Amino acid sequence: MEAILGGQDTLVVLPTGFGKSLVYQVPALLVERPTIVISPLIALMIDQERSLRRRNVPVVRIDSTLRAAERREALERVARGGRLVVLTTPETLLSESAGPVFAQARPSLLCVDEAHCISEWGHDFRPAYLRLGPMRERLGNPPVLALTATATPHVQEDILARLRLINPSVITAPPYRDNLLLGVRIVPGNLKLDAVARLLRSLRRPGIIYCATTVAVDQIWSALTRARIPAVRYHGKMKAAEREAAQKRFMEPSRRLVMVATSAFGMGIDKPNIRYILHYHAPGSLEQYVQEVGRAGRDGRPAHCILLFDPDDLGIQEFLLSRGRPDIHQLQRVAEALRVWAEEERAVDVRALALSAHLPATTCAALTAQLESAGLVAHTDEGYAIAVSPERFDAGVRDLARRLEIQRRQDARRLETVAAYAHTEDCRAAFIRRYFGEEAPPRCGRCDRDRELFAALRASAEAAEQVAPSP
DNA sequence: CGCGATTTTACTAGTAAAATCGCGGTGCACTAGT
Repeated sequence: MEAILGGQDTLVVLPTGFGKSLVYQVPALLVERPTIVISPLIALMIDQERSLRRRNVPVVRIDSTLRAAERREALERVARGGRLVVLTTPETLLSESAGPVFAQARPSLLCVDEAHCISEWGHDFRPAYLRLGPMRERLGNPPVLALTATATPHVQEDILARLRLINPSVITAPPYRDNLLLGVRIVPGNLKLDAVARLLRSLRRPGIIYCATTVAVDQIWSALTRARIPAVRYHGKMKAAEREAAQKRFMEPSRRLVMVATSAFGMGIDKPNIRYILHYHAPGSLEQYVQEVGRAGRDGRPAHCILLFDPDDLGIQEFLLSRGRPDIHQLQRVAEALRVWAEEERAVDVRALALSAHLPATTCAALTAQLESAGLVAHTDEGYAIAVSPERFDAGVRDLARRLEIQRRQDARRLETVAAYAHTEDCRAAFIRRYFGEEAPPRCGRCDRDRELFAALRASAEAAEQVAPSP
C-alpha cells in the first residue's frame, strides 16, 4: 500500500485469504480520483461489488450485463470522478464506448486483479488482457497494481512486461502451504473410475475432482450420483443458471459435497474447509495445478491433493494448447493483410482484418493484440494500423514469429514438467517450490514420496536394531 | 491420444464386430430473434 500510494508500480503475489483485496481497497479510499479494478469474471465483480457496498465504499460496476440506462448512469458516475472504485472487465475498459470515459476520468490507480490471466489468457483466449499495457498510457499513466495468488518467476516477468510496469515493487509470498498433503497415483485411464471410488471412501468431504474435459465431468458426476454420493458439477457447457446453482450449493457451509468440474471452476472460491483436490486428468501445467490445489485446506488443517496420472492424458492438454495458440502461419497471414491495408493508408478493425486474412476473428484478435503489445501496430477508433516503418514491421513480425515458436516449446516443456512431477522420486513439495523459484527447500515430510522414504528408513533402522541389539 | 457415436462390413436378414469419424477448455461482448 505504501508503494502504491507513493506512486510506484507494484506486483503482489499473495495466496487467497491473505487480504489481497485490501491492498487496493485502502489506497482507493485515500486517493483523489477513481481506482479502476480489472477483473476476469463478472461473477467475481458482483461479489466484490456487494462486499464493498456493505462497507460503504463508493463503487460502480460496468460490464455487458448492465442495461443501457444503467450503463449510462454508471459511466456518468465515472466521468464525475472523485473517490470511487470502478469494477470492470478488460474488454469493457478497452471498448470504444467506455474507454474514453475511463481515460477522461484520469484514474488515480489501475489495479489488475487475478493478474496471472495476462500470462495465461492474454496471448490467445482473451487478448484484451494483452492490450492493458498500451491502454495504460491513454488513462494518463496511473500507477499500476497487479494482484495474483500464484505466479512462477516466468509468469511474474510476463506480467511486468505486458503491463509495462516501470521499476516495480514486487511483493511475493511462497505459494506453498504445508498442510497440503501432495500425492500421485499412476493409474491407467480405464481404471480411474474405480480409483476414484476407492479414494472417495477414505477422503472426507467437501472436495473437488478436476477433469480436463466436460464429458468426463458429466460421467463422473453421474457415477457419483448413482452411488448416492452427494455431488454437484460445474463446467463451461452448462447453462449459466445451472452453474451458479451448483457453485452456490457447494459453497454452503452446512453442506459437504463433491464438486466435479473442469478448470472453469474455482477462481475466487474461498471455502475454508475443502479437504481434498483430486485430479482425474493431469493439468496443463504445474502453475495450473498449484492454483487448483491451493483451494484446499484454507483453514490450515490437512487436505489431500492427489493426482491420478496417466501419461496418455497429456495428449488432451497438448491438443487443447495447440488449438488455442495462434501459429506462425496465421501470423504471416495477418501481417500480410495489414500490409495491404497500410498501402491504402487505412486503419482496419479486427473483423474486416479477419475476413481479408481468412482467419477466425478470435485468432485475428489474439494476433493483433500481440502485434500491438510489441509496438508494431497501433489501435485507434478506426481500428488497427501499422505504427512503424515497413522494414521495422517486417523485422518485428519475424521477431514475434520466433516468440510464438518459443512459446510453443515452453508449452511443451511445461507439460513435460507435469509428467516429471508425477514421476519424481523427490519430495513433491520441494519439486513444486523449486519450480516456483525457491532454492533448496527442505523435505516436507508429508507428501507420499517423503512418507515412503521415511517408512523405508524406519524399517531399515528397525532391521539394523534387530541384527545388533543395543547393549 | 482416447472416447463415444456413427457407418461399414460380414454373414446370410437382423445382429455383431470392425472401421471410421469427430471432438475435446477457459469468458467476455454483441446481435438477432422470441
